[in-house]
Amino acid sequence: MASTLEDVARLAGVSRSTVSRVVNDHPNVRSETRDRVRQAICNSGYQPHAVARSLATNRTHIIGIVIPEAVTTLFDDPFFPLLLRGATEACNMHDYHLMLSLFAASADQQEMYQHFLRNGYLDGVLVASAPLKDPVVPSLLRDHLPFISVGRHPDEQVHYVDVDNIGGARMAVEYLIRLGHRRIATITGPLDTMPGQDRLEGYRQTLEAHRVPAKEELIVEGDFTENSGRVGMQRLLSASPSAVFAASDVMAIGALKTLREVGLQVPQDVALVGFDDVPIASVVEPALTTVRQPIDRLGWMATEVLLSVIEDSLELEGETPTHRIILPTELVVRASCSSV
Amino acid sequence: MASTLEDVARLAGVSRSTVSRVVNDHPNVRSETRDRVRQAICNSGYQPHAVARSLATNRTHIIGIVIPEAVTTLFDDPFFPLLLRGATEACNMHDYHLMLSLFAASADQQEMYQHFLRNGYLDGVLVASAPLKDPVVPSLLRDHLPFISVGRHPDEQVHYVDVDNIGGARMAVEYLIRLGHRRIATITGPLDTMPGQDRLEGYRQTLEAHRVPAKEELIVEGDFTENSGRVGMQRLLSASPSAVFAASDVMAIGALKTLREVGLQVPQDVALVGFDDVPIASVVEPALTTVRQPIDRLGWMATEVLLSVIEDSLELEGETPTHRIILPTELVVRASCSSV
DNA sequence: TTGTAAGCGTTATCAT
DNA sequence: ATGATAACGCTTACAA
Repeated sequence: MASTLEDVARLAGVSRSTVSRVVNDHPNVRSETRDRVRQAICNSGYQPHAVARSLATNRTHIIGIVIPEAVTTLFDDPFFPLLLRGATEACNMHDYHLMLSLFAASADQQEMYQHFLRNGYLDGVLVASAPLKDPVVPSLLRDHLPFISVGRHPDEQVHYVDVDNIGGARMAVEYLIRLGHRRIATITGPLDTMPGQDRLEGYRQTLEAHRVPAKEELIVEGDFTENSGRVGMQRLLSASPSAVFAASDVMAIGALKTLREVGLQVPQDVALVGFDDVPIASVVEPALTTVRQPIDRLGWMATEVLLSVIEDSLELEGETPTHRIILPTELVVRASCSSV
Repeated sequence: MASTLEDVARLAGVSRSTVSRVVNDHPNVRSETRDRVRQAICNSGYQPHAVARSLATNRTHIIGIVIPEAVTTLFDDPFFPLLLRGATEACNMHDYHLMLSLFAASADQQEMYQHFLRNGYLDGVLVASAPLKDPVVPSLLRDHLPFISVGRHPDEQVHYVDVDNIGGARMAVEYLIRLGHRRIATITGPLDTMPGQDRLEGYRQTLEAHRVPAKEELIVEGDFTENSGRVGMQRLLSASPSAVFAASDVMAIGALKTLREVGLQVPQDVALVGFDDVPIASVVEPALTTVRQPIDRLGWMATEVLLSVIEDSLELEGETPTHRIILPTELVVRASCSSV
């Protein structure tokens, strides 16, 4: 059915090496021959067989992207599609393909990882928002499979790209302080994740910079869900903050509902800032002031870096420096904060 | 580095055929030998080389999923992640991998298609929400690559899985009629897409079934975007409908904003029904009555059918019947409709 | 500049 | 039950 190098060679009256050279744009082939071969390729509708090529070159031009199911579950959040969009864009540019893997946090997760990561198809892997303790990173290091983490990672050897969570949180709290707030509370993300930690860190840094003592009763831990925003706000009530920085929009909306229930007005009684800038943020009443992150650029950048790491891993065996890239975030001012 | 069949064979003192048999669970191998080989496999940490295997078997266990960029752009809509979630779940169950492709509607789109579809890596393809006129379907038919369409397709030979758009629209309009409405308008989806057509068809069928004449001034075409909902509603205003069926939640929200601007109350002055049940639908004021579709099941089902089509394409060369599956939709009643 | 031939790591057919 | 051996379609020294 499908024609092979051999067929084309016969058609053009040359050897298959020559055809291979033409296909791969090798310089050393007479232009007359080249034309003849090109013609034959056209006539036969030849398409190189990627699998065979991979076997010979030991390169597939496929990268994997693994995303823990948990992230996918936040369907209010376009994080996932935006990330993929950026990643595919970069892949298209470099003639790479993207293999997708979502994992349910189940017992056989570990086995799945292995199955996916060492399936022999992958030139490299993009690991998105893995929890800090996730076994996938050590596993990849052990296998010497080129990979990059989307999200900061403490390990010295791990390449990563991330958005500036600390800076974003800083901007948010900074903004509240500029509005005159001093009793600023925060509902944090899960503190076993990097974004959770970083957004809290930004909060702390800003208070410190302005010599506002960080009171522990103004800090409650959430887990990025709406419900954790609700209960977080409930627990915060007794500390009567004048402003709340929620580490995610979804939690901010939870907090908003709690505030409404107890008859407090946003922004008049309590100012509210979120993080992420999900679509709902602009729809909710009042529209939410929040921190926007360039997710698609994150996916794009991560892929670009991964591909360069893959190239490097072929060229020089020596250790290349670890790539660590932080993309800027942006404060989006809407209606959920007023000055004190 | 990585060990091969050959290595294992040497370790176990057998030929590589035997090792291959053990790996593939062939029956004809003495259990003693089998154990010895198993041991050797363990010791060497052998992992079969998927690419080599594919070359030999002409099967990759990879399926592609192509999604036009347009769909991805609707980031308010978790269609895309939900579909992928269903698809990956099915893939995981059957030891298949999923290769992703998003396309910008650009000039080189056609070329990209080819690059992705005939790259030789794919055992089959899942085509999601391609526009009716999209060249990808004819292209796949020509190449004899097994594929399934997510979304109804008129071609006799095309396997598809879809949600019941007609039935969903019927339920919505039926509900409005039961509430006593007679002047029911609709803002349709783009009429060059199947969901656009089908949701309009459901609207028409229901009116007819209840002998309510379908007035053309009560029908305006939208394109699923919020803005088209806004302007659609504006044009509808002069026809003063008592109820509006918008073919998507996002358009319904656009319509809602228009109604608010002209001082009409939902549901008191105008009842409003959407379609999709996106997250925003339950957040908006008033919460939107809408039609829910089982997107993740859609992705799951489509994958299951595709895999069976792939199997069939190997077994019998004869034409198998075309698979056509419609998954039920569900009316979600919230606060945006009241009786007339 | 072009051709020959040896891999790449499997599977599968055929003897034994 | 096991072992040679020929594919699978391509790349890539090495020869010519």
